[in-house]
Amino acid sequence: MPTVEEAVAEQERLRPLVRAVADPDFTPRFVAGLDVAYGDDDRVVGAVVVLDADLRTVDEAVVSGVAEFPYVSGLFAFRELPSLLAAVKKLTVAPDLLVCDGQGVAHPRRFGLACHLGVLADLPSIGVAKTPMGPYDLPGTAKGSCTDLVDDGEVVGRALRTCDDVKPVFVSVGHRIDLDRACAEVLRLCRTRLPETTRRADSLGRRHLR
DNA sequence: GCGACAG
DNA sequence: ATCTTGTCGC
Repeated sequence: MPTVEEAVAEQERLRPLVRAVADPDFTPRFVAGLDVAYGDDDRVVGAVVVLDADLRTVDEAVVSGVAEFPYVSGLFAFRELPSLLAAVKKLTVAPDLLVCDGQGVAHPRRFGLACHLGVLADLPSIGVAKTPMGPYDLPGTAKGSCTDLVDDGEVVGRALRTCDDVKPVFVSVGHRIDLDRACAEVLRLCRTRLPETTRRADSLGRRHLR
């Protein structure tokens, strides 16, 4: 495993590969949700589910292992990426979009987990975080309301209300997609505060912990 | 020195 | 992340 310094250098090296634009023909049919569940003593289970246009689960994969990197804010990917990438590779149904549990470019070095996963898997990806990494303005209370996440004068994501009167989620581009499409996908996937993709990946991971 | 800090 | 059931409300 890399040291903290090496991990930061790796992020800077890969960051230029991020594309915040979708392919002209981008129309996701199969969307994947990814999450990692934690057990005792650094045991981890990377879980991924694939949903079709009707939000039916059409594929699942899990990979259990041991966390090789500590939790360090800003270097989250080095903890969760190995098991998640391995799980994605086990899928039978190829996803058109990865929905990650964490930040994309809304990150101090513009290279959160969603970017890292998108670049390494060479797939469109978005980050949906439950907590922002910086300050933000609260959006209106209606589903679909949003405010821009601004960092250093740049719009890096959006605080998005996914249901009426629930706490917003924090959406940012991971790779090969734009922010408008990213938010539209999140809204399409939400029946409750969090996208169905992450909810199902979360329960799949927990289930596999035993 | 104290608090914050994706999961 | 995790420790944790039922319960009140829409």
